[in-house]
Amino acid sequence: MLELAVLGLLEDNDLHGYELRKRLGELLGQRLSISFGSLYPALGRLEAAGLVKAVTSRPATRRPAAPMSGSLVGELAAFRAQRREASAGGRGARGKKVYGITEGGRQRLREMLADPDVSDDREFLVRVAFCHHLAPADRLALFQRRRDELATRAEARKSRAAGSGADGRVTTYLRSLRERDTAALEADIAWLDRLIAGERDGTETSDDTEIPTPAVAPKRRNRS
Amino acid sequence: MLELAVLGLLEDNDLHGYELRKRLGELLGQRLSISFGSLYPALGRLEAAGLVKAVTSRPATRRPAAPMSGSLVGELAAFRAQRREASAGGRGARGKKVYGITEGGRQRLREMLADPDVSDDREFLVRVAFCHHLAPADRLALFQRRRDELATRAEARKSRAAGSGADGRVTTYLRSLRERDTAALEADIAWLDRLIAGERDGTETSDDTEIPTPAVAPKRRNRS
DNA sequence: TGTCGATATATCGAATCGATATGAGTCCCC
DNA sequence: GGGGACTCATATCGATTCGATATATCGACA
Repeated sequence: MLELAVLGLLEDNDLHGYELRKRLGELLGQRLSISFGSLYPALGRLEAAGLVKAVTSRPATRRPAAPMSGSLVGELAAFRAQRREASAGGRGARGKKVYGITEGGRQRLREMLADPDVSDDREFLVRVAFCHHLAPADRLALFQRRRDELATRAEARKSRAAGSGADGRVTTYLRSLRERDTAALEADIAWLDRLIAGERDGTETSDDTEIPTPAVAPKRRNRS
Repeated sequence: MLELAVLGLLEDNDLHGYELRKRLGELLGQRLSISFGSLYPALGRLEAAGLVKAVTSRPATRRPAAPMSGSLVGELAAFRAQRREASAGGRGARGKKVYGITEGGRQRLREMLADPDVSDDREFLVRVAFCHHLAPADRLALFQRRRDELATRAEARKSRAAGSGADGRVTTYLRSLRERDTAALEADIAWLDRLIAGERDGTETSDDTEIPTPAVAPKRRNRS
């Protein structure tokens, strides 16, 4: 899960751990956010596997080129940072360690995105976040598989509710919990339906012509 | 988390692991269900701590007293099970190992329920499931703390969305993910509001007279 | 008879969590 | 110009949880 997320984020930008966590938190909401205790070891694993490497380049954060906003202090800090960077392996300002994706990492990312079975709950969300790398048909398939799975669960839920005539012993709170879960499930199904509808709209014609993930579109800039 | 859940479930019934998992899955939905790889070690810990112990008694499953529904096979199986039970420590039919809560376990349960800070997401749901053991005032406080926390998150979310004027770089999918999360958050807040309203209705008068968890109310039966 | 699917327990290695330590940079006020 | 509070940033530790897997029993059905 984490590896997919990290690779997906690094595909766009070189980033350091702290920033990775922030972005990930934004992707899938604070409730599902990951901890540093997972992230740093994961980065270590990825680096060891050669899917990612520490780069010295400037991290893609705010104001990459704002030459002088006053104070010499900042400049001095930058100088010190540079000196530090020279000595300690691949570290930028404020001790940052910026990672970039390698060619192997890109390949792995494509593999993971292509894999059809999504076990984890979080993983699905991460895949949605990066599904623009997928061919339209694959994307649609991803959404539909998920939708079916959730629908199955909702069905099972309903029949179970019907069958539990015996037991009794349901507090108001138990009932409330069940209602909440059902509502969440239905909301998610509706969400997927919207995504699926969006896919159909976007594709219109040009059906199943098997475009194998065109990687990077020409990408026009904002202004020349 | 798990320990709270297990103790809470055993407070009502003696149960074996498999059944515990099923009930827990029902409480907080399949998506948040726990795995056996967590459950059995947890049971072991609880047993080692003396909060729970393996009992030989009949598990509270379906048909506790349906003497003969045909087939001698069941009877034979029961006989064999009994023989097995005699030899292998505290095991019932089908290799089941039924657990019951101890006095220490009950005490610990009360402690855990009383603890005001809920870190985990799942934990909150578990606490709602067993909050009928709480004094009305504590219950209300629990709900309200949670509501406030979620409201804070929603707030943070909103302001972050406003502040990200720079960046750009939001795919349709990113936006969709954000919307989904926001909706889920709001749905949860609404749910809590309903719970809180329910509390207020239930209490009406008899405000803050500090009833310290009356344990078991007289509990009228359906029909004499 | 055998074999399939549900019930049931258990264990292993790996991933993840939550707490905590450490330290550099920034801000602000005295 | 120094000091305290706060954010940014990385890292590690022990404990929990996960997911996969192994094993065995039971009931049903052909």
